[in-house]
Amino acid sequence: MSVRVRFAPSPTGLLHVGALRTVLFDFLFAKHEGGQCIFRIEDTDRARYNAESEQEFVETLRWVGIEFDEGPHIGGPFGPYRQSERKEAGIYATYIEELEAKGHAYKAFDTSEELDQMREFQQINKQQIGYFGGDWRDAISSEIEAAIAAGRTYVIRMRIPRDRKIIVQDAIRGRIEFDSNILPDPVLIKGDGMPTYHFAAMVDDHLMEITHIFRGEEWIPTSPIHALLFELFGWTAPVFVHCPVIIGADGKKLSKRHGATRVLDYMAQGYLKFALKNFIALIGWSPGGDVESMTEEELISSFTIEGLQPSPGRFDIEKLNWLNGLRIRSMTTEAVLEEMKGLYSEAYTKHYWETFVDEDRVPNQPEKDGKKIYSQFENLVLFAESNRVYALHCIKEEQERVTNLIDFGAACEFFIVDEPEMDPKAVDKWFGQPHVRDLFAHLKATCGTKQLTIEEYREKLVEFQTANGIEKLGPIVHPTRVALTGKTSGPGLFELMAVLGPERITKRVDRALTFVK
RNA sequence: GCUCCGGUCGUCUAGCGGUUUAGGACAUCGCCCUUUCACGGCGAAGAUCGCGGGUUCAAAUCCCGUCCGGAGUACCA
Repeated sequence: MSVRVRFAPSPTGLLHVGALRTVLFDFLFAKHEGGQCIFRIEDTDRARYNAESEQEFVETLRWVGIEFDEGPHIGGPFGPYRQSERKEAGIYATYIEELEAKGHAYKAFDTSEELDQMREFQQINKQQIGYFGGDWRDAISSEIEAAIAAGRTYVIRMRIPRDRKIIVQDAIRGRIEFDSNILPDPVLIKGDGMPTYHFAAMVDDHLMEITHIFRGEEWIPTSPIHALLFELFGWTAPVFVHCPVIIGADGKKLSKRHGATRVLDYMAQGYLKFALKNFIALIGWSPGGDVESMTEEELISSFTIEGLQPSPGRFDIEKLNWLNGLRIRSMTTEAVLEEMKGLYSEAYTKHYWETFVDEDRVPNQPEKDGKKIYSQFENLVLFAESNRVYALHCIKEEQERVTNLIDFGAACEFFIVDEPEMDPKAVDKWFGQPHVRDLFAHLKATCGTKQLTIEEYREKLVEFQTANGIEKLGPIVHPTRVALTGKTSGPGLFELMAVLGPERITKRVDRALTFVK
């Protein structure tokens, strides 16, 4: 039988990195096994339902490049793929009836006040907390009929068999054993007629012929309910794969405090989807050897459940940065430009940066200005529209020293702007030397007339150096760099001069002269 | 409280009873490259494998206990 996995989020909010990791595993596993990946919406909770959420999922998954074989947005032979729609179609009703008829489920008419009281009583008396039968598990039919006749609302609970072991086979951890006596009778159908996760997800997984359930480890405690459901229905259970959680750098559950948790935020920050996926896959999974930087194909071909780790993993942004930089450096400059254009075309990028607040700024570093970062990036992309060849040269020079797509904006700014910002410290440090005026004159005369090669630019500067008896090239190179770029760091001087060309060099040297005291 | 899960360098991990003086990667530090910042190369430091017992000729690897961390304990998923 072919492998079928599903990603079944509840549309209550944004798509976070933890959920991305789960889909990624679904996706990689399905691809590796040549199976199908199904997308299903678990919208059985009316109170927490968020209409925009499904769109967020679809959009994020589209960006990240995870495609499904079936789902609400593309259809498929096992539809509908939204549980609310499946409920309307009467799918759950027939199965709950079957369970009731077999005696594995029963109606319970307790009010929420009664349940609260019950828990309070249990707590005070140090009893096992939970619904283990109450008044209804063993109620006689006349009582039930009377309650129905009285119009009382009810839930349908599962009648957990007592005094036995329930075994759950977890693909990562192996056999997990539970005592059925500590399992309260879970609600299967709520008072509003909606199924709970326990019921809907398992019925759907069976109906959709799901073979492996990848989900977070927070589901382990309720997994005996799920395993039991399959048993009581007489269905063969899928393999449960409980993935460890992703935690923040401080060891706590990943939350907004740790910076971005929303996947789209990483896109907006200029991370490449391939690097993100590579990185995310490595949290809780390992191919077994020493390889870390992998292409998508390598990820797919080496993905196995055996490589999954049982312990929680931390989200280490430094490693993501490394992977991202590595990926950027490995791409052709044309491909980098394409990625930047793609990022620019995403509406969320602008929104992210314009509302950006630098919450965890690095000490001794200026606060990050989101609007400025975005406008520098935008300028570059727009500039590239009309000056593609020149822009490509600029990007190529910065490709070695940038970690994010968005960083190209600030890094390349001096290339494309007429009057780059002059770093006052740099000016102070290098423009005070006695030879700078002569140097700038020499620069204009030798480098400002026609396009030279990288080596020729070097020769011109060396020429000045020997003529003036200066020992090292540094005192020549540094002022020139500041004059041309306004900064003390950046690409190789001669390479950068070759990109700028004579006209820009002349203009910039002229302007630099106004800074010389 | 109860139940379940987890525990190898700061971090991600390799390891599946002997080839282990526990390997790799990120981060850190140093050196080299070099006109700067990076990149790249080389190297250093960093884990008595949570702790304590046991099994065994031999344990990070198997068993038991213990501690710590986490999750669940909803008509949420």
